[in-house]
Amino acid sequence: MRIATYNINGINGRLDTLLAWLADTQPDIVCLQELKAPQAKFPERQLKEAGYASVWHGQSRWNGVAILSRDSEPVLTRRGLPRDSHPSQSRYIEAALNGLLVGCLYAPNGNPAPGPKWDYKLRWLKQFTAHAKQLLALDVPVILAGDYNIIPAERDVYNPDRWRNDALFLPEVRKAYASLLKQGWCDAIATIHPDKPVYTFWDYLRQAWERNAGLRLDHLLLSPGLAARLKDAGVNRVMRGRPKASDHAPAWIALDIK
DNA sequence: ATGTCGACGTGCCGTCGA
Repeated sequence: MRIATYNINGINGRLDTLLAWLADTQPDIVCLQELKAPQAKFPERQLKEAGYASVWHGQSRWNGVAILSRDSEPVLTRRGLPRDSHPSQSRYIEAALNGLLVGCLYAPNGNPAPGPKWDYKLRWLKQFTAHAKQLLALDVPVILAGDYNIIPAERDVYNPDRWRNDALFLPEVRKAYASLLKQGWCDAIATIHPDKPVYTFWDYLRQAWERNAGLRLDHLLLSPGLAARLKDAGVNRVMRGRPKASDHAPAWIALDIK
């Protein structure tokens, strides 16, 4: 079984790109972020014709998350985090499918720091971490995939000093990520690629893609039972090089599950 | 500070968030 996460940065503006990627790679489960589409403008029909059933949490202009499934209908278990301080921001959706519980997240960017957006990011990560702990306590296979807007470590950024004071890399968010892993989650990409940098994002600015000035922001965290079934992981870098690409590339894992 | 995207409504450019 293959599971991917992709910050699409506008699902309607990039629908052809998304459909071509789905046809090429045929993931079983897909988590999408930054739909930038209101609930009613999600392309449910086109995805269905491509073989994918969807649940989604839309929002006009910003944010928005979705879970797609190739072989089954996802059963929605949650939209939004418990005790969400900004419930109008669509940043979390969760569904049961194929015997898994899948959480798809789009964490706040948090810039500029300090400021209200930074405060919101820390609050959101705290709520997310509390929810993650509850999911682990269920003792079922869980995957938490999405755009965490966190650079976990120095090796996950082309030039750490350039990002030292950025909300993606400040010590508080790295600590939040470390505390998540400490609960028992497995960072799939870091586990399969412990040494080399594996970027998932290249800024549109300053020719970041051409310089390979990348960041690792998109993560797939596995509960312990699933981690034991992790076979492979990677990033579809080619997607970032295409015309009109999202600034993120899809990240994927392969699990030894039928 | 830089300067590039997509989406939307203040509509076919200006503004916002990233």
